[in-house]
Amino acid sequence: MKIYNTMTRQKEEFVPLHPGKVGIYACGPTVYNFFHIGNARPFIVFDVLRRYFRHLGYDVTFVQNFTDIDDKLIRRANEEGTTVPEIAEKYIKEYYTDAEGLGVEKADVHPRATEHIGEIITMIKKLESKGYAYKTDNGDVYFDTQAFSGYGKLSGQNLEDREAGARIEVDDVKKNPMDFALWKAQKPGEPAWNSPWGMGRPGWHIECSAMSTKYLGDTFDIHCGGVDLIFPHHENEIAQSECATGKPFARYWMHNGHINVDNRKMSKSLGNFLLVRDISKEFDLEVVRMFMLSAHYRSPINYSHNLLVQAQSSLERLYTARNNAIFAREHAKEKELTPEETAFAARSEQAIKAFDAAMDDDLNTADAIGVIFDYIRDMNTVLADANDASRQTFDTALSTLKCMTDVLGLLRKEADGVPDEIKQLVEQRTAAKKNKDYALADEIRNKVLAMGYVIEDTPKGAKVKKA
RNA sequence: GGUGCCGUGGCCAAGUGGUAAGGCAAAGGUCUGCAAAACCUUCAUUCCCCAGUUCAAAUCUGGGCGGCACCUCCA
Repeated sequence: MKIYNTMTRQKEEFVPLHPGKVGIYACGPTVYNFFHIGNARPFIVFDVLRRYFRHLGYDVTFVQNFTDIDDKLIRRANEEGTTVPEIAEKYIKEYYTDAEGLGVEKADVHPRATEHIGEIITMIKKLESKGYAYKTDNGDVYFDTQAFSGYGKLSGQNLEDREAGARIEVDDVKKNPMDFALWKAQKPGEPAWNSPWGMGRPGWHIECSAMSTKYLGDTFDIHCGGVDLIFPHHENEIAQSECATGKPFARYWMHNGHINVDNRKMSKSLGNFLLVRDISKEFDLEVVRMFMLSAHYRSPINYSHNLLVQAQSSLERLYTARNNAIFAREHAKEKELTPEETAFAARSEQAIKAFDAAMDDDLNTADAIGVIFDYIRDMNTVLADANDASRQTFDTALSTLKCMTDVLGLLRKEADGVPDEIKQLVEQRTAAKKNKDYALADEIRNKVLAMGYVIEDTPKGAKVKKA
């Protein structure tokens, strides 16, 4: 599989550090609020990455942190008149709710910063003893960017150009404007932990270095996150980790593009922050997943209500195809395959190959979805033409479809069972139709519709599904 | 000022040298008691513009126009 590596700015063949295994670290949310549509993209995209590696037979270890101590949490706790741990607990719970709706699986490990203060302190001490960190008079500890010659290798920006930009605040406690905090001295009223430098809390970047190396090793396979994290967050992680361990850090860096809303960047000033929780009031969140995966993960995409409606229609086409195949399968019998069916089985294998080829190309989900649509057209045609196709053929169709949609995390919802009450009404309608009492038949159909179910006639009898 | 990305039909989007996938929307048709779904047909002689390289360019090079992102602990 080929992965676009931000470090080298090109697609590279993925070669795991340990054969058959892959370790992935994804920067997770700062849990001070419900997450927004922009946060959702990396969760979905890298969930697909994980699923695809599994599909390829890898043993995957997926780690995604929760940043549960930082300025935003402190501010939020003050606003709500509660504590930082309570805010964190609340929004971690809400994270799981929305992630579940989006079809994002739980990580193998969801480490929290506050549960790794010991590891963080150990790493900072190591940096200090090696001369990469210095303490200031007020009790802050900073990373000395001048001491690390590799600083800037991920973002491709050198220190001189950056300074010329003059957009960096002057902070005279630091030796260099680029230096960043590893440890922040406690301010009145803030949560703090004891450390060799006094009471305080970790800087933002150090937690990811400490937790990723703890769970995945000093050197691991893939580190991912949003493009905005390239600088400074990931650049800083590299500096901290490589200086502390003396070994290379992540081998591949993957970054997803941003989401604009109605062609504008989401920002607090524009007030166009879209929470996933709010979208879920109107759309099934699987629609959001479909929407995200219909474009390549590195491209910036635009969000609009209309695009979600389009994604919803696309998703429905997939569900309908699957439901029709399930219905047909129930009415099919085991028997010898016709030459047409054998050919279809061969095309099914080809479809998975084409799907994999698309995914192999740096997770080209848009192309992969195209393969799925091509396949369901084929499937639907077989369904329509071969009205006596064997049960095995429908099994082939359904398992092929499932194989592909599972990788994307789509079509997760199983068809619901139909209540007996509805089934009886459907039978009554069938009887009415047989007597050519169409008025009664339509009346029953409307009644069933009002109860939330749709009746569709097929050559094999009436089919019922939830509206 | 530095770094990087993008511009493909009404909407979305794949395609990075070999003659424009797919989805949504729209129109017509087949099937159906009617419907729904499905299927068939139509829907970019053309990929922002100009010049160049090449037998061949949406794809490479140069220039222009337009949009966007990061350089601010924002995914």
